[in-house]
Amino acid sequence: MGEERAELLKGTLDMLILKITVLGPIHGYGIAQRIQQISRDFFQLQQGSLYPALHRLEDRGWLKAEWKVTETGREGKFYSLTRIGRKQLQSEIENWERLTGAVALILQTAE
Amino acid sequence: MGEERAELLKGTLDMLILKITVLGPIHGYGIAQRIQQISRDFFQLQQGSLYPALHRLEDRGWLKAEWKVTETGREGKFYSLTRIGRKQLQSEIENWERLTGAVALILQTAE
DNA sequence: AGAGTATAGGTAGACATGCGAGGTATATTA
DNA sequence: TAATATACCTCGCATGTCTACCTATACTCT
Repeated sequence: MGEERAELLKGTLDMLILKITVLGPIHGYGIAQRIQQISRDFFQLQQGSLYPALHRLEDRGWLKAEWKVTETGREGKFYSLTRIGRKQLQSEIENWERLTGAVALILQTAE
Repeated sequence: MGEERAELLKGTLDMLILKITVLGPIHGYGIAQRIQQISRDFFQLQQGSLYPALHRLEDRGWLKAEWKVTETGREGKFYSLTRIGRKQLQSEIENWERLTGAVALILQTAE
């Protein structure tokens, strides 16, 4: 049994997904794989987190979806970043950086 | 209207509170002030977040509470870190660092 | 032919947590 | 005496992730 649990911080998933789609249209399953690979298996994105998140991002107009055939010959829903999705991503990254900076200030206080 | 919103990431509040209590016993209201000061006003901790979190941390045995009189002459509930609270804090900090590291890997991917 | 695995999509319900809005009370200051 | 800061609290909501479950297709192995 793995004693490691890779729960992600609530609020970061959208940013990660949007960031992955910057690289070009990609289907949901592929997004999960990419996130896992790039994070060196730290994040193991569950499908119950992934798909609701994708629908949420699509509803908000940050991603648009299109059915295509994958390299493996199956149907896949390919997501690509919209213009406002790109702005949203930039905004989320800025917020993330300010936020981790503020957390760092607190964690750096000497004992 | 302020366009700045200082919502914190869900999951970080416990860590921040525990970290503040490392410096010595402190009451809830003071914790909120410290967090705000140290983060240079970035975090403005709401009381509806603060007090439930303190009760949660006490229930889990990470903090213990004691009523005392504050410097201003009022009754205050002073929280101090327990032994397992200190271990919990270390564990949360490690997790935070691994997590932000993994996020950084994804954000660093070139466009 | 059949079983198992990887790929690809999805939903429903539980759960945790932070927030907004409201409340109480005391001490200090104007 | 009114306002403000200090100090505590609770309730209900919104959000978001997870677990568990479901469907279907393509490929590989037996």
